[in-house]
Amino acid sequence: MAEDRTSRAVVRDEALRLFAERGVEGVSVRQVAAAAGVSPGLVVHHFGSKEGLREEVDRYVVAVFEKVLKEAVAGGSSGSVAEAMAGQLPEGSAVPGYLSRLLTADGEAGRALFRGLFELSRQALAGMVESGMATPGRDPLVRAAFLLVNDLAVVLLRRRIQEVIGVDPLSAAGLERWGDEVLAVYGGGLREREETR
Amino acid sequence: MAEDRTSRAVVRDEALRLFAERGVEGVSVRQVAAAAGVSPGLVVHHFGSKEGLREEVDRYVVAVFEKVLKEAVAGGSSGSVAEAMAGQLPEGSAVPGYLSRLLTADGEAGRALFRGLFELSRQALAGMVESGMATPGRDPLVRAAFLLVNDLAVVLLRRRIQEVIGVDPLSAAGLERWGDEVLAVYGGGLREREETR
DNA sequence: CAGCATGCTAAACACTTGTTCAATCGTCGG
DNA sequence: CCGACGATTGAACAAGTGTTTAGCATGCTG
Repeated sequence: MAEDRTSRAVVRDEALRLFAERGVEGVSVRQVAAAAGVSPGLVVHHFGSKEGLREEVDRYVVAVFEKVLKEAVAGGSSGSVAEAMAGQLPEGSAVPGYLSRLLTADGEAGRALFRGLFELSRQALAGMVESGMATPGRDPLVRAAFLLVNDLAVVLLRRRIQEVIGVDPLSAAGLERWGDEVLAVYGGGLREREETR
Repeated sequence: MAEDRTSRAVVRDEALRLFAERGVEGVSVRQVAAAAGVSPGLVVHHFGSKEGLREEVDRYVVAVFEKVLKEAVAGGSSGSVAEAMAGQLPEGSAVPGYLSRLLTADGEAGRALFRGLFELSRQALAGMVESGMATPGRDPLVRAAFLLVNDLAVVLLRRRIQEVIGVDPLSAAGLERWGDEVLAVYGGGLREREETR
């Protein structure tokens, strides 16, 4: 069967997968080339350097993620980043893993991404305040940040969470269990006795 | 002034600092040796290999962290990991950064650490339930995991949070602002109108 | 057809990597 | 004093790194 993607795209996708798995420093240009079935020289020919490849993957992942976010909002889901990723991305996608690295390592791409997400979080909180679903809190900036990082924590610690509760929190089943609990706590705090189903 | 730590400890501490900063793969044995003011050969002499050094740093960081946790509990703070670290560790310590890598990368040390923290979180939740401060929720495992990862998110995304709210959430000032908001949400949910100071 | 850009490879480059080894230094027990 | 032993170094090693270069097809354009 014929390869329909350009080999440039194949290299980019394999780099994305490997970088997400072992980190950029942990993967050599030769390993990316081998995974993509091309020569090391071609990688440099297309992207200028390993750093150039990393930047392209950064841009690509951010673009995919923003598209995913936009479509999730349009599709009328809740404002959860985790839910958007789980719903829109194919199973086994390397995008969540790559985003984790982007957000925790330093670098301009991750910084800008987080800043944008924070703005979205602020707007989401403002919207909830307007519709009476929430209070701005004593410190609205911190409240918006709190909501954002709690959401992102599920992505960053996905594997660890799966190890202890037994289900991938970014799967459909996991997201439902997780979302129920989040809704309960955000709705009425830890003390509230929830109605029995 | 005389160097009182053994050079083995100096190497370990510099490795800890550099590994936390740039990742294990991003730091060479020679760089660790240079930072510690010794020869590359000595690093191997003491730790067997770079991998041996990493394992030693893993063990050391976990030991420091568990001591910090224990003392924070004894000191009667809340059950927050973030608060314990901020209170007990010297300013500028590389331990939080190293722990972030330990928890997000895979590896046995991080897995075991998270598992242990999860057990503590379950016990803490159980204690709160017993004293009437919380409900087990419909899904107590998920609730315990939710509380844990929200706590850890502050450590993992520390720098990013600082960038958007302007204060290090692991500093004294930052912890107070953050803790207030957490307490409010956990206490009564997002909707509750908090008393005006 | 000639010519030229494009996608691609194989080989080689200089350099860095983790690790080994023989040789020194310093200190301490007999 | 002296032998031994741990700490330490400098030099060397093979292997792997990112990158460069020359060349080879292939296909499009004049």
